[in-house]
Amino acid sequence: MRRKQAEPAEFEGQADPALQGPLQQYVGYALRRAQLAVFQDVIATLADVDLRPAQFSVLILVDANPGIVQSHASASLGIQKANFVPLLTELERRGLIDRVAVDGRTNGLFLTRKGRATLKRANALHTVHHARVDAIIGTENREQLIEICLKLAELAR
Amino acid sequence: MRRKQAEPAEFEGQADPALQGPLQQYVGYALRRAQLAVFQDVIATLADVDLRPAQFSVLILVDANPGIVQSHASASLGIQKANFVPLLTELERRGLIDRVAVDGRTNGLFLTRKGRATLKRANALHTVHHARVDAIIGTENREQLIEICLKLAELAR
DNA sequence: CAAGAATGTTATGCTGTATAATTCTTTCGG
DNA sequence: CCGAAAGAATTATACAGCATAACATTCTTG
Repeated sequence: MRRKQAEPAEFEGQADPALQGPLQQYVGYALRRAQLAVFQDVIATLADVDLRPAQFSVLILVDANPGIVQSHASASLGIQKANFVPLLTELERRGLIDRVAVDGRTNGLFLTRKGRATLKRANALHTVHHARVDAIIGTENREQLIEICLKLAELAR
Repeated sequence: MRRKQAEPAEFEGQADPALQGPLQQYVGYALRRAQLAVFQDVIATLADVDLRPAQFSVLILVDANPGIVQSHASASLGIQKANFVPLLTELERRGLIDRVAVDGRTNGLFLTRKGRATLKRANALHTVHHARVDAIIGTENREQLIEICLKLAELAR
């Protein structure tokens, strides 16, 4: 006797079931798909400077806040301090940032000359991505998206 | 001689540097923070039914598309088919879904009675989360957010 | 000065995700 | 009909992201 069988659900020529069904109404699902797509594009865009999004964000933050302390920086970025250590170690190894002792237990973070140059290149590349995003959703929608996302981030506290 | 030192950057009473600086303008960063916050809330909300977001999404998809084939389901959810296997195995082990052979190499997916009951409970719980989101950003913004996210997801293709 | 808090670090595990290779089955062209 | 190719599910594996606990050192404060 054969195993129990079933007629397969057919979707030939139809739209993607997940983009049709109830999942489309879920904020979390939409955010996840969008975030993955955007990150993928950013990663590809920044490949030339060999920067992952997290690394890029550190450079941006340190550039805007020279001397920021490790614990402040990691908290501000929503990264556990424990996970922040190898991140910084790698950036320091590549000569992009400096950890400068403020006192015996505290490090201030600074971009090196090379770090600033790399960030400049990264920002130039990022402009391409930015333009791609704007081409898809429009400048107005992008600004509104960010505003809504900032509000949603409040959920985490 | 002491180690090189630096004055620490001060932020007493000031707003979070990452929420002030250039990072705030980046779509990817905003999406990531929002997605993490929303997922965290969903995870906490669905803890009572012991469903992770990915598991929840599978139940929703299968419920809306009974008999959907594994490969279609995984592709539709943006999950690698290899990673989809243990996900389904766990849901099957818990008696929430059935893998029914369509032919020797293909499985159709169905919710069990228990699976439908669990999904019903999960959806009820999710309503609470949904209300929390709406309370923060408003219904109109939620709908617009989803629309924008769907467009952004196109970046991944 | 002693107790406690702060900072950075190490170690560790879990989850999610990506890729390659394998097995088994079905389809299809000659 | 039969062998080759393609399809579906699975296994194995590796890596990045994220969380927690424990720890060493240093600073602060009563």
